[in-house]
Amino acid sequence: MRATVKDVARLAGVSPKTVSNVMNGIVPVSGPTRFKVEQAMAELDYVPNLSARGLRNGRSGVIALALPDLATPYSAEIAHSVVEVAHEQGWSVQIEETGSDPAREYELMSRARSNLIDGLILNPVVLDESAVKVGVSLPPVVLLGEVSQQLADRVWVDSVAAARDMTLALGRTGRRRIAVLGAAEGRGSAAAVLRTRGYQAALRELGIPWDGSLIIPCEKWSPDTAARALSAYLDANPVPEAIFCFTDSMAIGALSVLWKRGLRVPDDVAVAGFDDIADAKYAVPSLTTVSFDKRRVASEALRLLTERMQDRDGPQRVIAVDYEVVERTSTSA
Amino acid sequence: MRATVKDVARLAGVSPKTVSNVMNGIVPVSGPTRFKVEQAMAELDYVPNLSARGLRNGRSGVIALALPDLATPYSAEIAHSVVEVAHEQGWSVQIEETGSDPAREYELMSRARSNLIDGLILNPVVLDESAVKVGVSLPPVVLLGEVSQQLADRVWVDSVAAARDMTLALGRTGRRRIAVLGAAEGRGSAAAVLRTRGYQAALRELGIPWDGSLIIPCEKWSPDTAARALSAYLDANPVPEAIFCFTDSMAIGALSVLWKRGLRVPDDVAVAGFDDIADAKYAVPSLTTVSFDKRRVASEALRLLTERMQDRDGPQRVIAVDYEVVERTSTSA
DNA sequence: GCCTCACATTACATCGATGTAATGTGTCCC
DNA sequence: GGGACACATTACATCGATGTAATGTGAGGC
Repeated sequence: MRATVKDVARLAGVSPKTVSNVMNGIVPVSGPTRFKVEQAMAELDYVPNLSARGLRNGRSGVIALALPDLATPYSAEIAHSVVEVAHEQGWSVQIEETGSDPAREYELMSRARSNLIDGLILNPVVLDESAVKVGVSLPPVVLLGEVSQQLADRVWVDSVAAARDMTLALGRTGRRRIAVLGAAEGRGSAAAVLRTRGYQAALRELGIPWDGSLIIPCEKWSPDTAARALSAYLDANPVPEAIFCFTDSMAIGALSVLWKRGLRVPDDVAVAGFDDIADAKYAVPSLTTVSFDKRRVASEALRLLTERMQDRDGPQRVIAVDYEVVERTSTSA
Repeated sequence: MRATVKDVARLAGVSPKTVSNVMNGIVPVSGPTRFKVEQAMAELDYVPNLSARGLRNGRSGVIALALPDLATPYSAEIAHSVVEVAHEQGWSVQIEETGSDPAREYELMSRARSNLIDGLILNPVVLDESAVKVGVSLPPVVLLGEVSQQLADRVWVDSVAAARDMTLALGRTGRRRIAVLGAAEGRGSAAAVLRTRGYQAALRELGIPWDGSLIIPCEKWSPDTAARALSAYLDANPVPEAIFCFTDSMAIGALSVLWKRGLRVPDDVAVAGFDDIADAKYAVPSLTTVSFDKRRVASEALRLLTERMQDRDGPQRVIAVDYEVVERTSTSA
C-alpha cells in the first residue's frame, strides 16, 4: 500500500498537517521537525497523491496542448517547445489531437473544465467560430496561430506580412510567375486566407498582374496531398518560375515531385516554404522558408496562459512573434 | 461556481449517489429518474471533477508517454499513434521528454506513482540499467524499443534482424563497401549496438570482410550531427558504395551532405535509413528504409499497459512488431 | 512567579465523487 | 391481507492533502 501523509506523520511523530507544511514550505516548520519529517518521507518512499492535492487546491499542475496532428513536423516542434518550457516551469503537459475536428475542440474545452487541467493551449484549424463559444465559462485558453475572430489570448506569426515578404523575396530573384501551393479555396483555414492575402499584396507591389491559374489549392497541408496536388497541376499547366508553399511540409512534397519529374530546383523552378521546420535545412536542395522562434511561441503562450490563470477577467492579449525570411538554396537566383 | 453532483442532485430532486449512478451506469437507475438527472446535468452544464473521481477511484484515466525528443519525426509519429489509439480507448496522454537524461526517467517513475497517471509508456535511450529499479514498487510500465535488460513489458522491432536484412538488401544491389552511420562507439544506445550487430551478421553472410573504417560514429541521431559526422568522414575517407544510416533522420542529414558535395544518390553512393518516417518517401531521392507499423506499436504498447494495470503480477511480455525493408530510389542499382 | 506574545503544532472540516450498507417502495404470491 | 423479495434510492463514510481556527509550548519582561 502506498504511504500517505498520515503514515509519514505517524512515523515522524507529528500531525499530518505538519507533514503538509514541510512539503509546501509556506507555513514555517522548525528545523528538527522538518528533519524528522523528511526522514520519514524518505523511509516510506512517500509520493504525494496529486489527485487529492488537485481536489483540495483546485489546481492540477497540468496544462493541455491541443494540436491538429502531432505527426507533422511543425506540430511536433511546437509540442517539443511547449513541453520543454512547461517542464522548466513545473507544469506537465497533456497532449490532445484535434485532427481538425471541431467536435474534438469542444470536447477539449469541457475536459479542461474537468479540473484535471488548469489551462489549454490550442492550435485551432477550423475553429474560427466553432468551438470557443462566447458566454460559456471557459477555462484559461491561449490560441496559437491565425484565428479570424478575437476569442481568447493568442500568440501568432503575422502570416500576411510574412507571406508578403516571402513573395517579395521571390520577386527580387527575378521570378514573376510565382505560384502558391495550399491557397484557400472557398472557406479555407485562417492561415491559408491570410497567407494568400500577403501573396496578393506582394504581387501588387511587384507590379505582377494577378493570375488565378497560379493558385494551386491543396486541402490538407501534408507532403502527400501537396505532392498529389502539384503533380496534377503540372500535368495540366506550364511550370511556374517559383512555387511558394504555405508550409514546409508541403514544400518537401513539392521538391519530391519536381525532382521525380526531372525539374531542377532552383534552376528550373524555385521553391519556398513556411515554418522553418528542422528538416528544411536538410531538404534537397535546402529550403528557403519563413522562420520564427518556436520556443518563443511556446514561452509566450505559457506566459499568457499562466497570467490568465491569475486574472481570469483581464483584457485579452495578442502576442506577435517575429519572423524572418531565410533564403537558402531552393530559391537562389 | 462550478456545479457538483450535489447541485445536480438537488435540482433533480434525488441524492448525489443517484447522480453518480446515472453517470457510471453500473448501478441500474429507473428511466424517469435517469431522465430527470440528465436534464439537471444539462441545465447546470455539469462537468464531473476528475480530480475527485481520481482520488476516489485511484485511477485518473491518464497515461504518460515519455520520449527522448518530441521534435524528431520518429518520436512525433510514435506520439501521434499513441495519442490516437489512446484516445480511441478513452485515455488521455501526458507527454514527457526525457532528453536522454536518466534523471528525467527517474522523475517520471515517481510522477507515475503520484496517481495522476495510471501507467507509463517509456521510450528509453540510456535507460538500460538506470531508471527502472528492480524491487521498487513500479507503476505499470511498458518500454518501447531496444533495452538490453528485461525489466518490464516491452514492444520492439527486431533491430538485429532488420539491420541484417537491410544490409543484405544493400549487398544484393552489388555494393560491397557498405558504411554504417550512427554505430555504437563504446557504450552506445541499445539500438545502436543491436543494429551494428545485425550489420556485422549480414557482412559475414555476404562474405564481405569487416572493415572498421566503414563505421561512422555519430553521438546523437539527428540530421545535424549526422551531417557533421558524415561530412568530417568524407573529408578523410573515400566515398563508400553505400551508407546505412541507423535512422531516417540521420539519412536525411546524409542525403543533404552528399548532395551538397555533388555526390549523386544512388549512382555514386546508396543511402538507406531506418524507421520509415513520413518524409522518407519524400526525400530526394526517396529513401530506402526499414518500415514498421507505428500504429501497431502504439496499440500493442497500450494493450500491454492496460493488461498490466489489471494484473500487476502477471508474467512480463515482449511483443515484436513486424518490419519490412522498403526499397526506394536511394538504393536502386 | 505570572502574564503576554510569538510561534510551532494540532484537530477538524473540506474539496467532489462514489462504494457500502441500510432504507424505502413497490409487486407478486399464497 | 400479510409476508417475501426485488429493486431503486439514500445516508454515511471514504479517498489523501490542506486551509482554518484553536491549542500547546516556550521565551522574555515586569
